Amino acid sequence: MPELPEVETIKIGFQKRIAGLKITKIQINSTKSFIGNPNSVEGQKVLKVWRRAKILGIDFDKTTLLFHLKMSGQLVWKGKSGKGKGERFIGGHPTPDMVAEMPNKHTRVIFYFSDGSHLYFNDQRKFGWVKVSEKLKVQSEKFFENLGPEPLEKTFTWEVLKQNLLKHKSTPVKVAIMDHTIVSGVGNIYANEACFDAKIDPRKKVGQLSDEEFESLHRGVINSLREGIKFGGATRAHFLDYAYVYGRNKHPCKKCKFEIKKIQLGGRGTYLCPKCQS
DNA sequence: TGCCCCCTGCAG
DNA sequence: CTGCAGGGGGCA
Repeated sequence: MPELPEVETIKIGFQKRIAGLKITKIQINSTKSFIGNPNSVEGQKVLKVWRRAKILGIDFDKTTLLFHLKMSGQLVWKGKSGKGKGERFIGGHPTPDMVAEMPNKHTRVIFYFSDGSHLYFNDQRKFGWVKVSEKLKVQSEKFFENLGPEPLEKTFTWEVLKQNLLKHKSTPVKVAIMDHTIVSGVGNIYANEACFDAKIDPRKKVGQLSDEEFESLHRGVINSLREGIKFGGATRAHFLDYAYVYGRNKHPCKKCKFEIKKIQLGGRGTYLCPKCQS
């Protein structure tokens, strides 16, 4: 997925494009991808678009649509008439789908809007989902339980990060940063980038960090997420031009020219500059 | 804390 | 063919 910056980019894009529009019909191509009753959303007007961690929410009068894009989910909105006429707004995974016709074989759900625009939920691997929830019960959805602080909000201070991290002293720093009970919304790309920004070896155990390192890690998380949002999310084709370490195995470090190394950590591909992050 | 799994497709 | 992919739930 689409991590926090990608979902945030979608949220911002949707706020101005679909707010106020009415959903006339929902077409479900893959039942696995859609949870709940589409009838309770059809005919309803979009009131608000929001994000929590990596989940996107679209509020209606009494119901909310929740989206989790997981690994390969993608949202494509195509304007037809009215605002954003003929425009195409894409957020999510950068597959060849982005330039493909809509719908295509990965289109799992289609939302039709009252102005003739369409929203396509594409998901190659079918890990993602759309869920209809009662607006009043959204907060008690299980995936919102135990979520750590939103990294771009004021509640996320370095002291809070330190406190949460220290519950997992023997965990490698990068693995801990991806733990949503510690800080929410940081996935594999930005965890790698955050460690690089903080000049911390991703393998270093949380219990070994100094206060100075907790602070730089805190800054690193925020910096890398902000950069991602500024960039419009990692959805953009030239993402590798932006990343310092992610996906750059054997490439020269952008800061010191040393060769970027790829290792496995917590089962995930992990990239580091052995020189900058030692 | 560390696997395995969900699923599909692509690179090597 | 094998391994890997930006997520994360469930299981020991």
